Amino acid sequence: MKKELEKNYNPAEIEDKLYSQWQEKKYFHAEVNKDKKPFTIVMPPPNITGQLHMGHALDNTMQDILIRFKRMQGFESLWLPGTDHASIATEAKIVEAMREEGISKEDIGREKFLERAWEWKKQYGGRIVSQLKRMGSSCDWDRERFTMDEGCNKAVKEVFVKLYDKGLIYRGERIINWCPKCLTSISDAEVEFEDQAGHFWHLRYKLSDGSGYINLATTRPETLLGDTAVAVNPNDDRYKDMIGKTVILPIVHREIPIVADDYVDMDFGTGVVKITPAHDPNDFEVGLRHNLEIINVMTDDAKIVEDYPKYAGMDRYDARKVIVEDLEAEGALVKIEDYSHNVGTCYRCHTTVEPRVSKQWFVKMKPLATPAIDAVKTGKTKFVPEHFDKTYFHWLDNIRDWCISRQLWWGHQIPAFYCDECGEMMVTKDVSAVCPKCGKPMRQDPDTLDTWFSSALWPFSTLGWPDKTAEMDYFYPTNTLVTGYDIIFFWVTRMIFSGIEHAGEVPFDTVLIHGLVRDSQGRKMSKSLGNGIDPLEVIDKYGADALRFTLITGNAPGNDMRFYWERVEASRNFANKVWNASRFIMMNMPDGEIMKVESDKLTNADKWILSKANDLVHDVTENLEKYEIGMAADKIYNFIWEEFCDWYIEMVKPRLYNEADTTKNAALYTLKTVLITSLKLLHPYMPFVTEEIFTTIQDTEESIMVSQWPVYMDSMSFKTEEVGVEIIKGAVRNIRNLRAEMNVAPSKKAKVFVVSDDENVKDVFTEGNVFFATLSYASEVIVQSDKTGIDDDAVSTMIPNATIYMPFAELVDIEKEIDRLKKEQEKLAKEISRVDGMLSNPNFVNKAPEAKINEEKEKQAKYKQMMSQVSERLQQLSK
RNA sequence: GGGAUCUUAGCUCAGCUGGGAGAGCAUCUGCCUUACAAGCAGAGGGUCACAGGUUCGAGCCCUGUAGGUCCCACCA
Repeated sequence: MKKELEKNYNPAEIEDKLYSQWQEKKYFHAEVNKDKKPFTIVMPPPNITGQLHMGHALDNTMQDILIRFKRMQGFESLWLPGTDHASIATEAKIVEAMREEGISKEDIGREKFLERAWEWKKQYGGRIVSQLKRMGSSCDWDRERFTMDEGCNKAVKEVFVKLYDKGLIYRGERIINWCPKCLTSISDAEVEFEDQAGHFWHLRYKLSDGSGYINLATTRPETLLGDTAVAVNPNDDRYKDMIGKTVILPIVHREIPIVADDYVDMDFGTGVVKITPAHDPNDFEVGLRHNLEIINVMTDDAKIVEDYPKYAGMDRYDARKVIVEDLEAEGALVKIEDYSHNVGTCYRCHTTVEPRVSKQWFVKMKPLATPAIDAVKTGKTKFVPEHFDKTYFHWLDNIRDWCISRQLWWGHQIPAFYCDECGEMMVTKDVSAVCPKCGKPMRQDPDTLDTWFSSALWPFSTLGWPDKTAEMDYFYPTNTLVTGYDIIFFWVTRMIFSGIEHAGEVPFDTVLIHGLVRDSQGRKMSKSLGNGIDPLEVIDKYGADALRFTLITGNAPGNDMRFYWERVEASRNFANKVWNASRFIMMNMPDGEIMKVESDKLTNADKWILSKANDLVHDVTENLEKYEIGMAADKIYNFIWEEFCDWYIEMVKPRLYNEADTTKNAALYTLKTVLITSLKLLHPYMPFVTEEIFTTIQDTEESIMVSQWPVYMDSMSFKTEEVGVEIIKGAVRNIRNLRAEMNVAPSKKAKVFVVSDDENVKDVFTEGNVFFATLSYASEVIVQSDKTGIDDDAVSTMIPNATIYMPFAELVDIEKEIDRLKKEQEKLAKEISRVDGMLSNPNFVNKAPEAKINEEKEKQAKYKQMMSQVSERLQQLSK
């Protein structure tokens, strides 16, 4: 009993079913297999707090396409999935949930808090994973990892201790970025700058010796509480005499020195800068150079400290207002200007970051950055598109030490221990430590590591490192990393230097960068704008295949794209087209097997489509290997829809409907062969619909996803037949054009005469007679060498080396016919003069490649020949 | 301030190493032709931002200009 397909493709009915079948059969699972070459992708682990958004959808579609392609090509393909603990984001969520219950972190303590966090992870961490599955992602879920699981923790400790021992991790009191809302330090990369409208407060500080005053301007008057100097440029003549003197700090009435420092720009403002080492990175540097006192004036939630009773407990912005008032009262305020400036904000909560001096752990970056730069310079790792390497170089060239400690509980706790007794410190992989000096139990550093510290190890920690595992040996280095340009700094750079440093090799050979999915107006999709489109909604409405196809077509690597429902609809239509073409073929299939057909039994049309499919295999494979995913998709789309459906299937219908046709089996064989090839090429893009058709048409359980990727074969290349069929296609197009122009209904058939004295052309039309007749709505096709039997008032059209006539006596308007031919004549004349010009240009003939010259010569001959046909016809008509 | 990138049909975008401008959507005209109206057949529509240059030949390479987007940067 033949299986059948329903009239319309209904993704919802089959997607879940197919996905669970794939999983049951372990198709996604990869093992160390010395008989095969490995191909490995590690998934950028989504946050456990996350919900699937368009960015994930795009990212995962690209990875799945590559993995499915390579798997079919016979590679042992591992796509290793996992999730990220996302310390700040997760901790914030849990704290928020607790606040609703009326409790704080401190109320329950670290241990209980972590219990809650793990509980939370258990409950919600799987959500994003099940969403990824709906995309059709063929990840090896047996190897799913979590950045805070035991293995990752082991890797983190190993790396920390190793870098500490090498002196590449150190602890120190530095100025760092502090988020007063998240209550933790954050790294430079985690600060987002935004332009904010503010003010410039011009202040007047009196010189202590009463000899005058000095004017300066600031955007942050409240930090004045912590000023420990005023700085001028050493070459500034205006202030030369004041260097070394002191001024009285208004409000605080502290005496602070005037120092000279190159950092000060003479041309900016008054050329005088107030120096607050504790709350400004530049001032901190100046402070170091001049040995200035560091006075912290703010608490960790950015309120003024108790040392200043009048302002104590005030938020930094409230304090600003009051301080400005007080300055004015003291006569120290000169004027206020509007001023917009760059303000650093926390990338998580967008609270203005407070630079702050505090004791933190850092990774020394220079020694790690250098080999990472070299790796890309020497091509061990390459970016696609290439220009992203500039971004990468620029970042690493200017890298500063990486602040890795976070004042959070959810994360990898820093493996450093302190002795409260004698102050001894120790860094160890052990879970506890005893003071080597005084034998007392040591206290572990309460801080945790930056989330990116563990993500940086992802490509090898997930393969079992630091243990020497077979996986590590086989799958590492991985092949392609797919990610958005927005996390090159956070993640890609750090994986590269970590891979080199710890695993001894770059973690991947290619970094494939994609852009953002924006809304239809080009805006970033965001929660606050409410313009985000839920991929799951798209899947529900149109199917995962349609979503996937939409996301990877019409877009070049690294570029942003806009999301349009219309495009999803178009993709869904394409899936339906494939579905229906398959349905058509199945309807016509015999109950028994289709016999393989040798090439001498194939018609020109068969050879034409087989040859085209063969070329497609070559092109698509090449495109995919060059990461031109969208380009390959376009080619598949065009081939299936235009060449296969609109041309070949239509060509073949008369053969299928005629039981007496001796080439019917050849047609069926070709239909099926080309369909299967197309399905395979399309499978990485549209896994579900291709699988459903593939297994149905073959009546098999064997999945297309483990079938063999098609290979280009010389024996399937039929260039002569291709040319022949293209000639007929040209004739068909001309005839359809004519008929449309003349408003002839398709139901009105006409005789078609092909007149040519070229034997090849005549053979082509004779061989293709049957399908040519159908496609050109001919009642009969007569191929002959002269005009015998053709009325003068027939309509005509020219193709190279042949003129085609259709007797439409009652419809023909001779005048119009002449006009049309004259237009054709003009067109040809233009072409001829273009080609003549080219070929008579000695520079062209001398310098252009021979192939190009021959090409033009052929065109010239063709046009001239057609020109003579047109002229001849015109002569006949004007008689 | 530095850098990247974009400017191509009404809209959104492709266009790989330079060799006669493409797609989808939209518009217009015919078609329910027994796989598909989620379809078929046709049509219209572009000084490829602008100005130079290299070249036999430039949407593509070089220089500059204008506009947009993004990233980086310690000017208080």
